[in-house]
Order: sequence, then C-alpha cells, then structure tokens
Amino acid sequence: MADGVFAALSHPTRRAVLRELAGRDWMLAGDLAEALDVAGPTLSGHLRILREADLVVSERRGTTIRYMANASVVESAFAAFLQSLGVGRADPENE
Amino acid sequence: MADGVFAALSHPTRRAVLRELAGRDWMLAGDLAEALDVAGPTLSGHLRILREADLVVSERRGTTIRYMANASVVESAFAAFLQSLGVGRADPENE
DNA sequence: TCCGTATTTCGTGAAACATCAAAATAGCAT
DNA sequence: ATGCTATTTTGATGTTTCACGAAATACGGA
Repeated sequence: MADGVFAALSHPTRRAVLRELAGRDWMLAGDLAEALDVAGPTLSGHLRILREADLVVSERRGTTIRYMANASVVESAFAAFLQSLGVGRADPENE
Repeated sequence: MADGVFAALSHPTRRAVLRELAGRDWMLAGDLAEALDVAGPTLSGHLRILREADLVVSERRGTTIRYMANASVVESAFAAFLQSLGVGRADPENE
C-alpha cells in the first residue's frame, strides 16, 4: 500500500509536482508541464504514477484536466513507515 | 540532499532493511541477508545505497561488518519534504 | 461535422537498476 | 604463509524506468 507511494516519491520531478501543487488548490496539467519544464507526455506519465499512488487527484474541466495534491496520503505513508521503524508517535490522535 | 534518501527508500528490500534494523542496535550483514532472504551480493548493494544516503552506519568488527539504522535521517528528510509541501508544522515548538 | 486545444497513449531508444554467481578483499587464527 | 569466514566488488543478464515525438483521444465551439 505504501509501496506505490515510495516508488512515486523516488523521482525528483514527481516530488516537484507535489511541491508545485502545494498551496494552490488546483493546477492544469499543461501549466504544470510548463512550470516544471518537461514535455507533456513526460509529465503525463509522472501524473499517472502519482494518481495511481493516490498522491494527486485529477478532474476534467472542459477540455483541460486539473490536478490537486493529496498531501494527507504522504503524511500517513510517512507516519506508517516511521511507526514501523519504532519512531512513530504512540498517539495518532492529535490536531 | 533528500534526493538520495527518497531513492534509497524506493526499494522494498531497502525499507525492509531499515525495519529489520529498527529496535536492535546493530546487526551483521550476513544475518540481515539471511533474515531478508536475499543473496549476499544483493544485500551488499542495497546496503551501499543506504550507506551513501546516510540511512545506515556500518562498522567493521573483526571479520564481520555490522550495521545500524539512522532513523533520524529518515525523520528529517520526511519533515523537510512535508514542510516543502506546506504540511509541516509552522511552529516546531509545540507537542 | 469539422476544427483547435489539451491531454494521454503508444512506440522506441537510452540509461539505470536488480539479481546472483564467481572472484576479489579483509581480517583473524594457526 | 596458509586457511577459513564474512563481506564486497565485478561481470553478465534480464528487467524496469525515463524521456520525447507522433499519433490517438476528449472536449467544446463554430
């Protein structure tokens, strides 16, 4: 379950996608490709991997497709892994 | 700086190494290979990647080499990435 | 329907990665 | 030095990943 998350996070461009998406609510695939300076097909592949890992959510808006990050998935994958390392917080109920 | 950490964490066997190392202080390379059921050379390669990412520390003890996990590196890499996502705690002085 | 824009899928070549056996290295003991 | 054990390096091989152009698909508008 966390397998896909860590695989997705292993590529610098995919981490950059998540950073680019952070803060703003949505961003168009084309704008992402331009901001990160990668070709459309290249970004599309990265977005597919991120989507399959549930790290981003996509939504078609007319002829465009917009993406939003799913930071909570990153958080819980990190928390689970740290916990398996014995580093996790004992009480998961804060916030 | 976190680049190597995320690349290292992308492989299931390398995450398993860190989990196996968690808790115990040190573990011999050979015992790790047996516990994880991978051939010696295979594990040695994974250990090299973990070492270069500073995720494990090695120390020669006579004819054996023992390894210890460096969980704090995982923690800080995760914290830094979450912060770059705007998810990090704004004030690190509450608990 | 036909056109234009946005995005994804397909195909391909290059580069990186993973595995393991065999050979090399390191240390300790005799 | 010789031998023994533990680990790493090397080399060969198969698999996966990455990047991008070209083609396909999806949508909305004229």
